[in-house]
Amino acid sequence: MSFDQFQRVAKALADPTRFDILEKISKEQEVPCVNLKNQLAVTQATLSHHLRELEDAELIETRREGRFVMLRHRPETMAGYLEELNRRLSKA
Amino acid sequence: MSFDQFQRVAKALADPTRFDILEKISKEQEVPCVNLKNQLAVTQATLSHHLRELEDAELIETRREGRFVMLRHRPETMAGYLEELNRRLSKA
DNA sequence: CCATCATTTAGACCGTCGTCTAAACGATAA
DNA sequence: TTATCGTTTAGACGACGGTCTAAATGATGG
Repeated sequence: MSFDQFQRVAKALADPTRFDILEKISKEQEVPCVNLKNQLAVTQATLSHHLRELEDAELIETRREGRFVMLRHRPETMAGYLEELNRRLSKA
Repeated sequence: MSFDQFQRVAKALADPTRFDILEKISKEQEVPCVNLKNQLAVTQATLSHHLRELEDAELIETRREGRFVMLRHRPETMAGYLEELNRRLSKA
């Protein structure tokens, strides 16, 4: 994992609202965007912005299903991030 | 680990300069602040600012030794953070 | 005590970013 | 095709935060 990618993930995790979104997505196989909207105290525009950042960080992927956008967690990116964290923050 | 603490750690890890500082500290048993200063492209004031954030997040601890401040990594906080990450980002 | 070295604090500057409103775009159903 | 629902984009605003300079504080040695 490149340092850029590493940093994008770190930043994506650092905002409470965005982390909340990621956490909700991770609980399901797939989440329709509109469901998320109803659970959050931010506007659709703000939600869309956070989803883009999560997607840029490759923490989620999105897929259009007719009028809906479906969201899926990408656990392999988190795994890569944790691995890199462990690698960098060890004495070796 | 409280969500506040969790968020402090996430934020502390999200800045490249600050992460670099943490990484350097983690490589040694103990690092004198003045050593760190010589390896970084920021002023002493900025370094001091970052060290405070790392200490608030409990990612490092500091100790005064005469005129010097010695820095130590606290791996147990990282471990707690990783655990919390895994707990929150899992389907269960 | 004074000079000097190490660190912190105060205060300012400025870019980044989370948020909003309003408007545009995409897709479907009638 | 038009009305409607879901989502994105554009643009603005305000707060936060990383950075600096300058001054203050801590600590030691001569």
